[in-house]
Amino acid sequence: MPDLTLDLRYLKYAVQVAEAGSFRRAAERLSISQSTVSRRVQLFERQLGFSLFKRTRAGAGLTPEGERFLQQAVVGARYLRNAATEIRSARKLKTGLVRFVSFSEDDRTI
Amino acid sequence: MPDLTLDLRYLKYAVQVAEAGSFRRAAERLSISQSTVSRRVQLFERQLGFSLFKRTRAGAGLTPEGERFLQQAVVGARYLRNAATEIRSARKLKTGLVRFVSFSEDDRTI
DNA sequence: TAAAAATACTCCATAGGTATTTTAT
DNA sequence: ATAAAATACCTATGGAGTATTTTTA
Repeated sequence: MPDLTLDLRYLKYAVQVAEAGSFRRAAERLSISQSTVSRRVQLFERQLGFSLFKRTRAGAGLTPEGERFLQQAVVGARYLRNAATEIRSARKLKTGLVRFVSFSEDDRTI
Repeated sequence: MPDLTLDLRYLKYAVQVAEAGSFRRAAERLSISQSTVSRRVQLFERQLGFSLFKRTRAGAGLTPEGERFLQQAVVGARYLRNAATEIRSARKLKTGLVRFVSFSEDDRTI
């Protein structure tokens, strides 16, 4: 089992590529260079052991595996982020208020 | 809301400190230097906005908030890792085999 | 052949190590 | 007084940018 110390920045880049449908447009959205997105996603794919995107003239589209992976990974990432924000809010509120957090499986917001 | 692009390496270090009960011993387990663990966990805490550990003469123990955070975060991290390994196994098997993955909430294995 | 992705090269940020100082009983 | 954590300092790794080349329909 490879010691996948998965970098969430890469996941974020990949999600943007998926949404934008292109590396170039994802770079714009993220306000970073196209080359960076390209390299980071490549390394990410290499680390994962499978391709997330198929590159075409028009841009980039998710492979079926990429589709499945991102869907699940995003849920994990969000869970992770909620772990932190939940505690931060709890400290600030310092009340017994219960916070309900819900999200659907195919919302890709991290 | 700070753009918490949470580094899973830091989480891994924090988990080791929690289990080892000391920064020094966590460093040993991880085969990295004590100073690195110390700095990374400090930065992690600063990024999170709350302390994970209380430092004592004998080592380090989780704060109540640290305890809650790690428990949840680890679940998210594992979910994330499963997303990848699941697809890798699926490719290798290339059969209709269903893989059941289960884990309890307080197992801290990442 | 034209828009997109990939690479070469460079620079800079930050992760990590060793040595030392500070802290907490 | 002493074992542990924190810091100062330096080095190494790898993330990011610009310019250019390579791909793909």
